[in-house]
Amino acid sequence: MPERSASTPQNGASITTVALQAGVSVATVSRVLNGHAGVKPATRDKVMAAVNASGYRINEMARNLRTSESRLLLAMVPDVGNPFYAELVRGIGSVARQHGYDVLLCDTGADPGRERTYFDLLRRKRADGAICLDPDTVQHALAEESLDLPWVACCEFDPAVPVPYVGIDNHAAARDAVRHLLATGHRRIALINSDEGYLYARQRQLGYVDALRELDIAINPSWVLNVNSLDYAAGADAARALMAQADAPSAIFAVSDTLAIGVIAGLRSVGKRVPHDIAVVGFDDISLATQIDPPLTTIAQPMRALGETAARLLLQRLAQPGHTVPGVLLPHQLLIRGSA
Amino acid sequence: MPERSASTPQNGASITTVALQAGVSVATVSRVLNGHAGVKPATRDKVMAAVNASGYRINEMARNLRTSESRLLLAMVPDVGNPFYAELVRGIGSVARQHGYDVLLCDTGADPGRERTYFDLLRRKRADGAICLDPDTVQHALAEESLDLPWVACCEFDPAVPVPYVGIDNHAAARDAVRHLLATGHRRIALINSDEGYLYARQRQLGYVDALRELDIAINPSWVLNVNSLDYAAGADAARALMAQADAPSAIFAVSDTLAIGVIAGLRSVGKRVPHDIAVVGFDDISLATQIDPPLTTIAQPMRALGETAARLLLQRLAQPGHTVPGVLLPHQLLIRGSA
DNA sequence: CCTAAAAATGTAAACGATTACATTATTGGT
DNA sequence: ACCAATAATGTAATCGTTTACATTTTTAGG
Repeated sequence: MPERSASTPQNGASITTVALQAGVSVATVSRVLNGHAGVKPATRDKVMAAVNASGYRINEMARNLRTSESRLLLAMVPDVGNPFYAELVRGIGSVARQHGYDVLLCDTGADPGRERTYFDLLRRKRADGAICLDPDTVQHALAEESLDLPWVACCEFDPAVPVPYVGIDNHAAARDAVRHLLATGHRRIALINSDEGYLYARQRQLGYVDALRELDIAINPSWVLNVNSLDYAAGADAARALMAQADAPSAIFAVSDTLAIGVIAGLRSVGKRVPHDIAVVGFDDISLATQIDPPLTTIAQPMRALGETAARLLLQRLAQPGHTVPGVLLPHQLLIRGSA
Repeated sequence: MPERSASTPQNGASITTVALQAGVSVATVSRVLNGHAGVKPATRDKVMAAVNASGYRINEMARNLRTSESRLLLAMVPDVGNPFYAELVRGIGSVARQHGYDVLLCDTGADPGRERTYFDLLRRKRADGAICLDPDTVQHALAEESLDLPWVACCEFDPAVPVPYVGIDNHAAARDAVRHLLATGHRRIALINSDEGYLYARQRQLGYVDALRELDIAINPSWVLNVNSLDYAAGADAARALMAQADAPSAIFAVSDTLAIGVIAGLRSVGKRVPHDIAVVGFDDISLATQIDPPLTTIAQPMRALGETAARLLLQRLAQPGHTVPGVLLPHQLLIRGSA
């Protein structure tokens, strides 16, 4: 039977309590707590003793108000459930924490309306800055008054909008994916893309088109599908729709691994084997990609680094409000595995 | 060329600004903003007009200090990358948001040390309460002074510790899984469990043991593996280790779908087919479970509801600090699909 | 009209830290 | 021993709200 410690250092202790107990002023306590120079060692010890004795913990609300920074970073992601975004969030969190920030996670569910709401968290000083992985914000960035708010775009960005960003060259990446399919002899290549609201979707579509153009292959519009979700089911449905056509493709490029995995499942459900009957290429290289059957050929994004960089850009922007922070492109890589 | 709106309602506006502009006192502004009764409609309108004109947004830091609540909930999860936890987080977030709270996400990486640190966020008033999905906290709960901190346990809990919890009956759930394997004729059943540091792991192990005991089947210790990570690779490695034994099992029960999916990949890598050569049962029913080949037989946990309930319990505890909040068990369900 | 009660608004003290600036101790050079 | 310079500490304003309490205005009954 664990008994409550007799000397329970109970809460309710404020900096004043500590100051009293240590026989110094609150200013001195504050100085000790923040590691300021110019405090006599003896005094410092007295203060620390009082701190320990009272079980005092700083009240960050008070500190935040006074210093007018929340030390919170807002991460707006369309869907935490997606492994790709999950990994980004980890990258963001790791850098944030290293710099004494915590992360406020907001799942926008790709709901255009909700993003606006979340942006208000900045205006209300709930967070110091935001990292936005969502399309709508970027889209309406110009129209909105949100341009002078401290945020950065991650993965979904428009170089024309004067907002710091980090991402990859989506056009080139998609082109590389399709080129690989072409190189392996495919000519009937379908594209399963996410909603055209996403800039990256439009860029990847361009990459797809350009790769085909290079070989003078005509685009078949019925092989270009846009789905409004990146989950497995969406991929499976799209694959079935594709195969239901009289003139079905021989390869499918899906703009996300989750979609691609759904595609493989969908193909299986209609009796098609990958890569024997149909080749599949994904995008992202989530950890799952190597675990499925067949292992997924995909375009790897440096997910962790994307998140980390986004956080760093934001912190940089916060530290130097005036300076313009550059846009950053990280490299992608085609990983050839079993599915194509 | 989008020009900056001429009437940019710039920041720097405080409640005093608004009060001045509306010709009322700050108290009145505050009352209007918080929707208190007893403000003359005409006054309310004046205030709202001033608010709109000035582009004023409340400063939540100040409000938080004054009301001494941060309106932040801490979610401590071992790994956001795991779809199971990701779904829980969504459940938590949705209920939190409904009640005007935001969620501070902390990925503990199952690092025992880090959890302690995160608990300090409560003491420093950074968050009002915490939802803990991690083992170590629960373990040391009694030893620590954290017992009177406002937190609840989710999925990983000890009924003996006087802390509100929500979870499932892990013992029964594991037993159900193994019983299914037994019912389909298997007698050589392996268990791939997570680290024994997790209470749920010990409970599920008990379920496994009891199910075998019911049929007087002896436990083969070399068929019980504990892995220290729930990711795919851990499952694959464990499966290979199992099959490398001279006396290999005919069925594998893995305590998480991610493990189970890794198991299937691992088996494939050594030339074993599921379910033909080996049956596999997972745990959780993540959305991926239906997408892989073969679809995964698993124990479904109501993930979303678990997260939602956890948040509700916590809010309840915050609202009524005195009252004891009950522990809640949610139902699980065996879903028989292709893998076993 | 007057007045008491009710309704609306205002005043000012918190909340708990940080930090200019003012004050007091300490040091070392003569 | 004294003084100036320097180091250490203290005082009090401040951040932007909320809210108890005081004050003023309005209402309605006579």
